[in-house]
Amino acid sequence: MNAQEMETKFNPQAIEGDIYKEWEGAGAFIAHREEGKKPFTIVMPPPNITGQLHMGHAMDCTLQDAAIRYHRMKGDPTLWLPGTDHAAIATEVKIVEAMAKEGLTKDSLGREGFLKRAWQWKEEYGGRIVHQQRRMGVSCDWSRERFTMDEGCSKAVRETFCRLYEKGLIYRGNRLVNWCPDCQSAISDAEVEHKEMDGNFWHLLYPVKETGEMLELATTRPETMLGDTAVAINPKDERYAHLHGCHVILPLINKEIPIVCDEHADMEKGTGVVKITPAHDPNDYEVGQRHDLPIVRVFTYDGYMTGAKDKAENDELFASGKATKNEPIVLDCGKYAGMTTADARKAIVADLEELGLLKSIEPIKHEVGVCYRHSKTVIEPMVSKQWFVDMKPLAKPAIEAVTSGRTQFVPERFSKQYMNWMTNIRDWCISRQLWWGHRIPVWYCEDCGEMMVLREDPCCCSKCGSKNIHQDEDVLDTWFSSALWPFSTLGWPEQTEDLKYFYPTDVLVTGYDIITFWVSRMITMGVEEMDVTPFKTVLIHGLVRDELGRKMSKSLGNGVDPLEVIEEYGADALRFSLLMGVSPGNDCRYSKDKVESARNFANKIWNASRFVLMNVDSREEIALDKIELADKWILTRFQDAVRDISAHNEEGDFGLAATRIYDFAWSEFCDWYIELAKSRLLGEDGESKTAAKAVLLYVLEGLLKLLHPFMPFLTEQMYKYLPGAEGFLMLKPWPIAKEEYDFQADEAKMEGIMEVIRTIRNLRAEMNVAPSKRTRLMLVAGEGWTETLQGADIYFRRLAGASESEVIADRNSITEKTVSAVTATGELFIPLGDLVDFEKEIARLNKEHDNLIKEIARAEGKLNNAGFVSKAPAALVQQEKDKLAANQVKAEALEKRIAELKEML
RNA sequence: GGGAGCAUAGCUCAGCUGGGAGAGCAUCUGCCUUACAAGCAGAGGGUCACAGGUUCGAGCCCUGUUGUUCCCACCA
Repeated sequence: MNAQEMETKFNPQAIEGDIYKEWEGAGAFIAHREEGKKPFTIVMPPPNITGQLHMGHAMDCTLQDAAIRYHRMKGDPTLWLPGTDHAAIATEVKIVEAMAKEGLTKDSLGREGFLKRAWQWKEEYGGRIVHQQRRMGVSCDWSRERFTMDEGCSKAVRETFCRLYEKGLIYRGNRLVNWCPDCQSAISDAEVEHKEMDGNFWHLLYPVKETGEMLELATTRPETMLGDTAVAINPKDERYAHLHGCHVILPLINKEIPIVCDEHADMEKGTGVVKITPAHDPNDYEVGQRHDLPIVRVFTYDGYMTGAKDKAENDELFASGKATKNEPIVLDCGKYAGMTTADARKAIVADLEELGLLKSIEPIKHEVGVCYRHSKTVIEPMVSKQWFVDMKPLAKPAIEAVTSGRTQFVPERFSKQYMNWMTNIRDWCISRQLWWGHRIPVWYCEDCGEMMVLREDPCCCSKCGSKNIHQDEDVLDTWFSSALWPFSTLGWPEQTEDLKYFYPTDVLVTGYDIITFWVSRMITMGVEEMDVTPFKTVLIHGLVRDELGRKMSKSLGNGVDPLEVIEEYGADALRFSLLMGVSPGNDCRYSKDKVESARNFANKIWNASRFVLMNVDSREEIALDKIELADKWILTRFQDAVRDISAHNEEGDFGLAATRIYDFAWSEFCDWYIELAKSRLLGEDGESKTAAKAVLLYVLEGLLKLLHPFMPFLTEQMYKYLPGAEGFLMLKPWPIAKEEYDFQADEAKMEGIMEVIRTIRNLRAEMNVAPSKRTRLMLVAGEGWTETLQGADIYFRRLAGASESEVIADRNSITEKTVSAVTATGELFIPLGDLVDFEKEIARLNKEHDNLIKEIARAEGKLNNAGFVSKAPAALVQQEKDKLAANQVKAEALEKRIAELKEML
């Protein structure tokens, strides 16, 4: 590519698509097992097929791709395994919504028809996600792409279910679960969110049968009262000691229920009396179990009050003998039957008031459980028959995996969230009353009642041989299959080569919002099934918020589509904006400003490369005996950058790594080295020119490598243009810091020259010297600086507006009117003739002098402090001494100069 | 009720195991200096929330306070 033909602006749209195709076409993303070498593995958190990628995904895959590309360049056999998640409830809800627009319902389609549609949905949306990921530039191994409901993953799910069942860790039973009336399904504890809502305490009066007194109690859910099967008091509560063994008459339905003594009744709260509704409250359920109370259900599963029909069905169940332990009894709610629970609440409260049994209403704010999918749907606790995983025995080794450090959270603080969840773990309700998902592998015989938990579909009952069998209607919680993801995707339960080689994985990159949902369950299942924790590091990132710091959400309409950003600014800019300056685990805000700034950086790299290409047309080795001060400086700075960036990458701190490379590339390479090199490239000295060219190419190429994990497209494209480039940059070895390129003494000399240049620019700006006006420069070298300053003449001319520079031995030889300054290298003088106003100059130098005096005082104070001198590290003390000495020299020079100027007045 | 995070320049945020406060954007000044105006050179701007403590030395460690965000928890 001829650099002259390159556009002056980087146009990502022109290259990104092609480059991705080239990479993929060449199989550059495919992982290869290399025996004897330690692999680096990441399994991608599978995005839900519910829709499209959002900014959170963009960040998630950018971080993973950065890690993957870094390790691939380091030479590790690198696997990044992609895939998507069927997302049972979430997807089913979406499909049902879409169907509703066509006037279709689940029932009208039937189970098979519905599933057919769901698979079509999967094809469409799964494909869309994969397309978006490609646009982001993800370098994952598409040949190993998986889906949570593909054959292999389904097999793993079934195997796990059966194993856990056989170990007695999965059971079925009537338990109190969180019921979402909108999903029409049970959901797990993890899926319940708590929201503060306005509510009331309704203070009710229940008459005591034996004494006729009124017992006052409070409830936030009066509509559950029809299902009350007791009233509880604390056994130690003396106020109610006389009521032990008595009963109350449940108002409205005039039912006699016992007063029970239970610790659950808190004497401090309210009146110390609490109504007990075992079917619809977790605590009450427990109390009910302790006192063997009947469980009376008064809500239907779709959110209405139960009626005669519900009761009849329930009665039939009991009559047929199929009712199992803790099967709730259904009440016919009479006049309330068929009302929504909300309407029933109003009606019941009104009726109680009429009877004089509503003592008072006390408004309160309280936390109410809502479904995390339907954020406004209030969860109704219900007793129903579900499948559960007994988590306690499983949690123990999973906790140990983290306490032992075999799995580490980064940042560490997130392990607390994990431990908190795991140490208070409760049984996991895994059955869902849905159609889209892994069907529970359990069959029931209609004839003999046998229950079969099987790896293969049965033809008939294993006990009586009857063909009259049916499979459990429910499917599994979507997180059940997600929990197996790190090994099901590698082929488990088969002992595949991939599984043996790539498991356990190295890093899991995910947001802190799914530590309980997902991370905890993967560790649990990984330890249970594989005996080895599924990943060594859990790298946690935060949420991407909008410009105002709000969560991006559908309802707010503040979501930003990554694809649109890519269209406008390019994938590299989006990626970089999601990395730079973001610290691990912290939320960040998306902003157009940041993307623009990243786009500008990409453009900077494009142009820096263009500059190098315009001047360098062949690849030459750097000749260590021919390079100059500026070369040594940038080489040293580059080695430093390599060390820092590699270290940050190792720690997963890509925010710091990105910032570091931004600063190196822009401030050091572009602003200084390229500018320094120009004078040599345009000059006559052939040797100097050759050295500069070799160094330019070397540093640029190194820079492209360091930047590649963050801006893969741009860097790959620029690499192609470099003379002598072969193959893909993405497969080139990661730079290694070379000791022979460390020139610390020369680095300090160069910094001295840079200080002089900055000082001159500063002076000229302050004195309003027209940029086009060239001025002479006279330098009085400090000790040891003469040669360095003499050699810097071309730099002063090029970068400091000097017409010529001269290192003079005797400052008294200066006869013109000059402005001056003191630097670490000595004193400098610029003759500015009539521009110089001695009084202003004196004032300026005095200000400078004052600052120095302050500095000197500070250093002296420190050095006079016995504690500092004796306890601080020796190097630091020496550093202070050096600074003090240097400042004293500067101050003296300034004093002398000020005195001179005063004389000239 | 338990736990965690955050509080640093006008805005958004960095700041590694304690050793003289940084970036981007914004503002001001001057420049099309032939890689880049998506740029260059310069400037201004901070009691690092508050109060104590540890230390020779604290943005960083400890205690408390205030504000804010989040997670967990059965408050009738």
